[in-house]
Amino acid sequence: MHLLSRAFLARPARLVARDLLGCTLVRDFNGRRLSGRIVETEAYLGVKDAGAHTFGGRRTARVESMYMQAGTAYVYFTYGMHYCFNVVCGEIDEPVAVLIRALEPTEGLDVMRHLRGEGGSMRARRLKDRDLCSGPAKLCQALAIGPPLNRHDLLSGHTLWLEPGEKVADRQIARTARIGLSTETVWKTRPLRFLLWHNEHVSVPLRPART
DNA sequence: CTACGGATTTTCT
DNA sequence: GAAAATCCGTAGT
Repeated sequence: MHLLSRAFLARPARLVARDLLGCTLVRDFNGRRLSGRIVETEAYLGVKDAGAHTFGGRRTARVESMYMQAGTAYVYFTYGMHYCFNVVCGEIDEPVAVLIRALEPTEGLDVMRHLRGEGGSMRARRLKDRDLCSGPAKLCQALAIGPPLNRHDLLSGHTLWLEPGEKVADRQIARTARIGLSTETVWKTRPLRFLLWHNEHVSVPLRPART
């Protein structure tokens, strides 16, 4: 097992968000290895960022993990039913993080299908590979990421961790505004979302320019 | 394929 | 009491 380094993550969120593309997120789930290649991220720039939970230096119990050291997991609950997963970066007490928005699933797809609800009693869902991890809450469901993993150290090498991947060239990366923000400031439109061109596992596909 | 509305409950004001 | 870094099913083109 080769882990990412603390120094890699203890950098500005925008750089980490870009460089996490191509890396692998791995979950040990009851001895099964579930993993995926990171294909979409978003940077959240802390105190100054009106789109971030820590805007204005907000420091509540929920966001406490964002103030911890780089490599800490920040898992939060939203919309009454979903969890999202972030990699804390920057320095201690600097509440910046990268939201992992989509994975290209590579190992344990059968387990992911089960965790995503295929074959449940409600109805026979037939999930395509691209439906498993193509969104921040979907990948949390697929990798069984929930409250117990909030504040987990992603460099500990057990339960949930990050591994380096093949380098991704700049020309393979697209940038857009972040998804789902409600703020009506300049922070809503800044290009802090990073994703791979031509990848079918992203949460919101890139659209051809419209007239 | 796109567009829209409902689900559901923690968190913070 | 209102909002929320979302998802899913349904309806329409």
